[in-house]
Amino acid sequence: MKIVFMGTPDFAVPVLERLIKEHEVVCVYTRAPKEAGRGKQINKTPVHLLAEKFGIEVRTPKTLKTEDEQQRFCSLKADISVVAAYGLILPKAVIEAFDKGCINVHASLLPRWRGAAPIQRSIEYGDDKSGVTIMQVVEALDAGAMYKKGEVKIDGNTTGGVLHDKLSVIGADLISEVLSDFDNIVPIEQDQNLVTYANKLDKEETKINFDDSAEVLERKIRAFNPFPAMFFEYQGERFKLLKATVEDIKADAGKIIEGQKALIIGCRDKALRVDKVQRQGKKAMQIKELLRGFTFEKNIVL
RNA sequence: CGCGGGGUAGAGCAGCCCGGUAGCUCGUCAGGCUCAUAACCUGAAGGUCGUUGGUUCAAAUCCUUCCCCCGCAA
Repeated sequence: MKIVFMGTPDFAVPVLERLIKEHEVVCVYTRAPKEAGRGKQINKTPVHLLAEKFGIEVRTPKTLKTEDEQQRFCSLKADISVVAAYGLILPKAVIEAFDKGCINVHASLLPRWRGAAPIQRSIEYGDDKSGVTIMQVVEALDAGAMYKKGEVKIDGNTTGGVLHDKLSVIGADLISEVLSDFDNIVPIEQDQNLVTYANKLDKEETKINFDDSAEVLERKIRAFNPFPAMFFEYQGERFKLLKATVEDIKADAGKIIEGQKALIIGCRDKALRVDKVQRQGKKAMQIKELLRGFTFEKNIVL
């Protein structure tokens, strides 16, 4: 099939790779390169780099709302457009530009977790499974009828990063399966009663509040590992918390119960034993490594 | 030129401001103690202090070149 692909981050890369291998990708839309990172370098998106590598035309319009852009899009005359974490709202003219419409790869088991950060939210809220849904793009956010889903279990070791990578691969498999049998799959409408929304990640929520319960904090730490990562401050220095375990110990919220042989901090109910941290300016490391040369003062309240 | 931290023994850190024998914790190795142990005791090995050049009687420490890692912000 002739496909127009629209995507931006790493998540979309395996999907695009698969499409390139199995179909004819005539054009790739992605977010425009922008200043980012140290030194504010101009960086192209992961999808942009992949497309260039294969010599595919890349377009990076700031918006698709203008008639000009919509004209350009339609004139590609593809069979279908595939969207994976593109980051721009698609107007009706774009959605309906091609015969087979527009389909999306979404990193959740819809209708649960429509929206921007489904991967992290599913872990944060203690879901026991996550997955990928291939569905039609409609004007309402992530609300289209569903072609196919793939599930994956979430357990105590599932971090946001791990789940992201798994779902990304599953997404590539699913899109491949759906496209190869496209005309025979009948999409199913989403059950409105089961809809939830995954709010965008906000840096504000990554500052650890030890008044929360230890279980909730552990899940957030796991969900936000490696990005954007939960953190606390100790003596003016920032420590990202990448892995922690709930300990059945009662102590004042935020109080350092042990800071030499291990790092254990009280929460609202139980306590958290820190397993992996990243001190600002340093690489991530097991807490034991850090504690060989660094000590947290006992009884200080964070 | 967005702001900032760091590169010292296998690991994690201190020392750097206020130049003058390279240090701590852990690990490793050897030996000892113990019914036993991630415990304890004794001893040992292990470092061109990221790289270049300079200042100095003397540089991990001050100035300089470059390389690498990371935090913030975006």
